[in-house]
Amino acid sequence: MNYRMAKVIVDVPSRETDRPFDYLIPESMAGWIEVGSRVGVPFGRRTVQGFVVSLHEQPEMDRSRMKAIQELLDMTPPLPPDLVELAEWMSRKYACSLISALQAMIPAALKGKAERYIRVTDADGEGLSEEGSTDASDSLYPLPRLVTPEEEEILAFVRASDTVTMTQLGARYPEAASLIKDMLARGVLTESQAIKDKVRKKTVKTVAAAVSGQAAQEALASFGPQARRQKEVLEFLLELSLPLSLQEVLSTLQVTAGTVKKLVEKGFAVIEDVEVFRDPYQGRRFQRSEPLTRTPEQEQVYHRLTESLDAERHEVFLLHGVTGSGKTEVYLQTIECCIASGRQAIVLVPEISLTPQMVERFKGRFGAKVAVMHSRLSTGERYDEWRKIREGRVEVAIGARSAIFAPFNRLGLIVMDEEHETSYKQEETPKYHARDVAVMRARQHGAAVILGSATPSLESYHAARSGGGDYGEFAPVLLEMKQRPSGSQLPGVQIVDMREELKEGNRSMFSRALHQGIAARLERGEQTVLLLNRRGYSTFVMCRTCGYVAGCPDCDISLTYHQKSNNLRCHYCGYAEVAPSVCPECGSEHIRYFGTGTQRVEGELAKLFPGIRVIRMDVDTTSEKGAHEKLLQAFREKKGDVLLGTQMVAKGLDFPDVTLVGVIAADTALNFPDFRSAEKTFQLLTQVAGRAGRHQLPGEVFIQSYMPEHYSIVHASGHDYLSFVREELKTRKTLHYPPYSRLILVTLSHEKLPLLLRMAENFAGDLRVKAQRQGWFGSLDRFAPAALDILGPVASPIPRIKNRYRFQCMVKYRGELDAVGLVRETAAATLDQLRDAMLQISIDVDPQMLM
DNA sequence: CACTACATAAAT
DNA sequence: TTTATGTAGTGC
Repeated sequence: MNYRMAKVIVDVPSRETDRPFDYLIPESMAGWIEVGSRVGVPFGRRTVQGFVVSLHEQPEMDRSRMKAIQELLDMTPPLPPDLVELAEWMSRKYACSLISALQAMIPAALKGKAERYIRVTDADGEGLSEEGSTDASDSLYPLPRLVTPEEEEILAFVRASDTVTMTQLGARYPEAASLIKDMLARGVLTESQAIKDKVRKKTVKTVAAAVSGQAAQEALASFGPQARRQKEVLEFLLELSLPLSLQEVLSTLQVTAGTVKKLVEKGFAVIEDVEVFRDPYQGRRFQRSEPLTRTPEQEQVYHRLTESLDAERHEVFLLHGVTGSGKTEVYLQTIECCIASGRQAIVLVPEISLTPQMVERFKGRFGAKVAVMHSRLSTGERYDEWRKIREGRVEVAIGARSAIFAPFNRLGLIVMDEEHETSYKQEETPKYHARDVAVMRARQHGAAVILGSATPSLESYHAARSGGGDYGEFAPVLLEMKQRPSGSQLPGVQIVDMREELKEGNRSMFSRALHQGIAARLERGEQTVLLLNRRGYSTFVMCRTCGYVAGCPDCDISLTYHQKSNNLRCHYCGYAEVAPSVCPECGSEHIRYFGTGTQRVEGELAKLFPGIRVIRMDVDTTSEKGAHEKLLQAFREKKGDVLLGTQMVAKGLDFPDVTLVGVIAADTALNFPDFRSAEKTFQLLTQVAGRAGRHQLPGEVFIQSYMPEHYSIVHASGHDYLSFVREELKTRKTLHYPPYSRLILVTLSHEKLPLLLRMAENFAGDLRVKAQRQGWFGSLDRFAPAALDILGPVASPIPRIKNRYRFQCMVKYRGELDAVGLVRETAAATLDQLRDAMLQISIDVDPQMLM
C-alpha cells in the first residue's frame, strides 16, 4: 500500500525545528494538498501552521510515528512552487530559517495561530465526533460525574454556545484556570485546536430578486396596501435585475432592513454574502495618462529593453539616468510591452507611501490592472491587494521591498526604481536584499530586471562595468540616459562653506546666500525645498547645568524627545517616559528639549522670515495615515512657501514652482563610521539637487557644508556621478570594501558581558580555524583569488540594546566561497557549546547598516 | 509534603 | 516558540 505524505515546514522559529517534517495526507485532502499549501498540523502537544514544501509517495513506512495533516487552510496554495524554491535559496543565501523566508512572502493576514476550542464531553465519553471515528471500545471507563456547583456553572457556560475558545473561557472565569485544566485532564471537557487567520475575507450583503417574468408580476400583484414599501423594493430590484448591495438599496429607497427581510421570507428576494476586496484607494480618481513620445535616448533604451522582453530572456539592466530623464516613462512603456505579451510585472519603489506620485502615474496608466502594496495599508487591505495578484486579477504590482514576492505566475519584468536605496535591505530576519531576490526571481521566470537610478549603488555599477567582478552574482547591462526630455538644465549648485560664514560672524544655521535665496523666492512667489540631513541632529534632552542626558535604561542610547506626546522614547526598544520638567540628576530647571532638527530649523525660519508658511515633513508630522500625501498636496497647491524635511523630501518629488533647494548641513552623514557614508551623502545631495527647476523655471541649489572640499560634496555639486565613482572605488579597493569584497556582519548578544565576550572570542577563533582548514587565506591583502578575513570581535556601535550587550565580528571575503555556510555552521557550534537560550547570534549577509 | 522557580528536551 | 517534565530549593 502506498501512502501519500507531505514534507511540511512548521511555524516554530527555532534552530531545531528548521527542517521539513513528514505528515500523512488524509484521503479527504488527497487532491488538494500541493507544494505551497498552508496547513494546520499537530506538532508536539499543539496545532501549528505550516507550509508544504514537497510531496512524496512512500510504499512502506512506520505510520505509528507519523501524524496526519489536520486541516488545509486555503483553497489555492498561497505560495506557488517557484516561491517555495526561492525561499530555499533565501535560507541558504541569508542564513535564515526556511519558515522566516516563507513567512516573508505572504501577507501577515495568513500568519495563523492555533485557537483552542473547548466543548463539553459527550455522555459516551467522546468529544463531538472528530472525523466521525467513534470507537465505542475506547470509552471503557465511565467518566466520573462528581461535579461541583462551580464546575456545573462552567459546563453550562460552555454548553450554551457551540464554539467557546480557551481565551473566552479564561476571561469569563479568571479564577478557575487550574480547575478548567483539571476538567480537561479528567475528560469532562474536551479540547480541539484549529488555525485561525488574522483577518477574514470581507463580505457585503447583496439583495436580488428571486422571481422573474410571470412569477414576478404575480408577486407584485400580491402585495396589499400594507406592503407598499415591499412592493417598491421588489420593483426596484426587478428593474435593475442585478444583485445590489443591501446598504445601497436601503439608503436609496429609504427603507429598513426589516422590509427587505420580509421579501426574503416570502421567497421573492434573496440576500447573499458576497466577497469583496477592500480598496485602499476607494473613491480616488486617477488622471488617465497616455504614453509620451520617446526621446531618441529613451527610444534606444526602450528598444534594448523590449528586445530582451520579446526574446523572454533573463537579463539584468542597470538604467543610469539623470534626475528628470524620464525613467518612469520608460518603465511604464516597457511594462506595457510586458503585459501585452501576457506576462506580469513587479515594480519596486523604496517606500511607496513616500512617493504617492509614483502610484498615481501607475494607476493613471494601467488603471485597475495595478495592485499596490505598502506599509501603510491595513492588514486586510494588504491581504486583498495580494489576493488580486494571486488570483490573476491584476498584471502589475507596485510596492516596497516585500512586493518582490508578488505571487504572479508568469513574471516578465521586475523594475526596481532607485535601486541604490538602503530600504531595499530588510533589517529584520530574513535580512534579504530585494535587489538580489529580484535577480534570482527573474532568473527563475526568464524575466528581465531593470535597476534604475540617477546614482546607482557602487555594487551594481561596478558589476555592470566589470562584467560581474568580485561582488556580483549578476552582471547588469548598462543603459544610460543623460538628458531631460523637458530640455531643462540640471540646476546650478553652489557649495557654501559654513566655516567662512562663522568666521564672518554669521552664527545662524542659514548662510547669507541661502537666506537671500529664500527671501527672493518669497518675493517672487516661488517655492523652496529645505533638506536637513537628520543623522547627526538628534533630538535628545540635556541639562544645561550638569550636562545630564536622558538615556534609555536598557539600551546605550539617548532617548528621543517627542513633542506631540511630550515624552521621551527609545528608538530601539520602545521604552517611554514622561519628559521631566526638572533635571532628574541635579534638579536644575535648565533642562532643554532639543526638538527634532527640523523643528529647530522651522523655529529659526519663523524668526528670520515672519509670516513664512513652512510645511514640515518629519517623523512627527507624518505618523498619521495619509499624512504624507496631505502635506505634499498642500505644498503642491502652494499652501506653503517652504517644504522642510529630512531625507523624505529628497525623493521623487516633482513640483513645478520649486526653484530653490537648500541643504542645511550636507556633511552630518559624512562623520558616520560607515564605509558607505560618502556614497550615501553623494546620493542624497544629487537626489535633492534634482528637485529644483525641473520645469520651465530654472533652479538653484545651495549646499551648506563644513567640509566643502570633500569629494562627495564636490562631485554632487557638479552632478558628476562618474568622477565620484572613480574616486570612491579607489578608496574601496584599498580598504577591501564592497564591491571589492563581500561582508557578513555577525552580532552576538547576551545579558552578561563577560560571558558574551568569551563567546564572541570563541566564535571568531573557531571561524578562523575553520576558514584556514578550508584553505582560505587569512587576509585579503595577499591578492589571493579567494580569501576570508575576520575583524573583531569588537563592541557594536550601539553596545547595548534591550539590556543585552552586543559584540560583533565583520567577516570580509572575496571569491566564490560559501562563507555564509561556514559562518552559519560556526554560529550553530557556538550556540551548541553554551546551550544557553540567552545567547543570540545574528547573521547579516551584505549588511547595509553596520550597527 | 506542597509549592515554586528554573533548566531541559522534544516536536513528524 | 511552546509545552511538559524533572530537579532543587523554599516554607510549613
